[in-house]
Amino acid sequence: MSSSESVKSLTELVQQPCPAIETSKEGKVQEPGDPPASDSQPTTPLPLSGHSALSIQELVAMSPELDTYGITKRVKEVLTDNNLGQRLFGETILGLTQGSVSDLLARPKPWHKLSLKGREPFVRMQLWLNDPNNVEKLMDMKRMEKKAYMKRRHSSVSDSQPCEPSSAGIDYSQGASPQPQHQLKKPRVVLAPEEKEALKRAYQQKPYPSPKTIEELATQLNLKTSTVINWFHNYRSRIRRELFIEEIQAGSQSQAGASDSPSARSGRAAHSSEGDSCDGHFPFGMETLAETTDEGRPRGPRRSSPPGSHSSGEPLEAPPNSAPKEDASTSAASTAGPTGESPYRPKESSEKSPSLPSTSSTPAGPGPQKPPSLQSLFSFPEAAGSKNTRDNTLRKKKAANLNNIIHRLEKAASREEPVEWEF
DNA sequence: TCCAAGTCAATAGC
DNA sequence: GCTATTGACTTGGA
Repeated sequence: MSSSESVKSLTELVQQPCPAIETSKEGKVQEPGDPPASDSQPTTPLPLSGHSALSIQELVAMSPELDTYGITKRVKEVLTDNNLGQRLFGETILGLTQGSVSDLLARPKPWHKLSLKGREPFVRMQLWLNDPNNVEKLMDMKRMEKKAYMKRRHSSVSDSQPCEPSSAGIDYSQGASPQPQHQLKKPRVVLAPEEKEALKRAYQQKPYPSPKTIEELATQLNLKTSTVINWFHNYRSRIRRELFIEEIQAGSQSQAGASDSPSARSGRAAHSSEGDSCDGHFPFGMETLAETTDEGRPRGPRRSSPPGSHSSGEPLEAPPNSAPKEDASTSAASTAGPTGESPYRPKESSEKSPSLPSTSSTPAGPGPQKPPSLQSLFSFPEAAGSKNTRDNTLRKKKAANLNNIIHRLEKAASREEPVEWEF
């Protein structure tokens, strides 16, 4: 439902059947001969060519709530079905690098948690999906790219600059941009497993270590402090995303029974609620987790945490089953005690997203009626994927807390008043 | 100044 | 050759 509506409205906004590639003058799609002028700046791609960067931004701003999970799912399907790579898709359609695309597709953040900038790729994806011809075009580009590549390889001097759109990804490696070479690139730091372990352990104890702690860690591990700082930033942010996914999946699982396929597939009705609902609410789950730094400095809601939030309330306890993937084990071990400190801060909560889950064409509808999916979203089914009892207990607690929050949110939403997030 | 979000880009792994 | 991972960087808000 909402999906199609979103699509529709977006399309209408754009007023072009295929804004994505089609109109692109600057687009690389065009003539094979055209130097893909635009590639130099990946960030300003092109898809919506007819529109300036501003336009896309406006589009994003006006865009209805989109089901990011569903969109990425469909994009993944289309890409795999047509054997299209992330690089090509990313560089030509989204203006992002392969790594970013991979990340985006694998761990889409809920709409409500995205900033305008973060929503942009999803709007682009949605627009791209709107027109099936776009796939064909991308495939054409792929062919052309391949051709150009062969040409370069086999012809002594390639007469023309290959038009490949992704030239960005290729050209520079070809020495197209000679000068950057001169400055030695910093070798990439690769943390050893033990170092990571140590950092994770430190994280378990203090997700927000003080400068002093960071210093100590850096010394002990023989790393630069900036590396340690970066590591904490990255880890926090990645764990957060990991949780989004987990919640979304938990939601779709518990929902699976009801709807044919939890996935996004065509219908967004179902999942849109997954993603959406989750989005809107999830963040609030962390609200009670106030933190303190080493110094005891309140890590409080720095941003938009609800003013009156009772940060003191007993914390949600468990550090969100922290640790993405492999960490599970690690954290499991150390988790036992970690206590209190969670990487999450209330901040997330209201996060300039007054746009509650309610907003827009949310599937279940903003309104009064509670979308069942909402409730079930956090109701971690007993058996479902439960790894162990403790995990379950933890989940149950979280679910209870989240559901409680959701309940309040829904109540607030149904009042249709500007909501004051007070939790 | 600190942090989150978003991204790049090197690299590991298939 | 492609995707996933991840350290580093940029931007912007508070």
